[in-house]
Amino acid sequence: MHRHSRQRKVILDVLKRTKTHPSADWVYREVKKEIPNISLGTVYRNLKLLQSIGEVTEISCEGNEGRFEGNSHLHYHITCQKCGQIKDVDDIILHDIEGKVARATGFKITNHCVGFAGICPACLE
Amino acid sequence: MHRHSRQRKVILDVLKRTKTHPSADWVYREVKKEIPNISLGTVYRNLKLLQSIGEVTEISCEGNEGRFEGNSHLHYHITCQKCGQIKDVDDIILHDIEGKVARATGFKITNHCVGFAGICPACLE
DNA sequence: AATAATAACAGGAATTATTACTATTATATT
DNA sequence: AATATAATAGTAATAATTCCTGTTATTATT
Ligand SMILES: [Mn+2]
Ligand SMILES: [Mn+2]
Ligand SMILES: [Zn+2]
Ligand SMILES: [Zn+2]
Repeated sequence: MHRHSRQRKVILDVLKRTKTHPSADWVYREVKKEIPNISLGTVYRNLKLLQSIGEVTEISCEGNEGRFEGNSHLHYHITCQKCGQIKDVDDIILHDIEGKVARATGFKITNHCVGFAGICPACLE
Repeated sequence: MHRHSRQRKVILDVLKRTKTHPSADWVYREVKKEIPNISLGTVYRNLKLLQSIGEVTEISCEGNEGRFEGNSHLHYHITCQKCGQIKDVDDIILHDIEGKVARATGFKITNHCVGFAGICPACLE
């Protein structure tokens, strides 16, 4: 069973309170302010565990591997190829696409992801 | 300007003739059968160059980073979480989604990707 | 409250994928 | 043929992630 550790709690808190989509290392440095001797392995271990219980999501589109967020509701992402920021795209959800692809491929589909790449308004100036 | 090298040609040939979505290392081992002393760095360098001229695409959804294909027409992918195979999903293309997201976000969008994960028919047995 | 079992930890080593470096070779141009 | 330099092989370096091991902290049980 899962025990509660201070490390796990702070890692999740850090993720819940940021609106960005940080890397494991950013989380590590952030948690370090509160728990100076936390180890990077602990961050990775907990990010994985928190994912397995649905508290944390890892983004997986458009070269954004290794970016995490404490937000498990389905949504997509867009990345600025100039400044690197990753923003949520909340406006659009493709509700029916998994069923469509299931019928077309014969796969049992468990999830899907959609990612966009481009230039953000600020970088367009 | 680009010169023609045997290495580059064979790397592209290998990618064009496979229907899988191989890793750089698989390409390396495959090319090695024809050019035994090719170096892995050459494979990476050429994969990147071939991408830049649109001859090669790197997949970027659902944890499939680092998989390549010699096929640049827009299509999506589905990965079997059990056996790891990556298949093309040719049936569906979201033509209008980039415009929709551009309007919603203010980004200038250059491309998008869609990935599915699930269990393939064979692994469902 | 004390004891016992073990999940979780810190710190460091190991692994893997990718990129960078450098002296040499091959290609295109004159 | 001579020249300029893109591209290469081979190796070293970097970065992200996982693994390992001895120690600590949490929970359940007494
Ligand atoms: Mn998000
Ligand atoms: Mn494909
Ligand atoms: Zn930007
Ligand atoms: Zn399968």
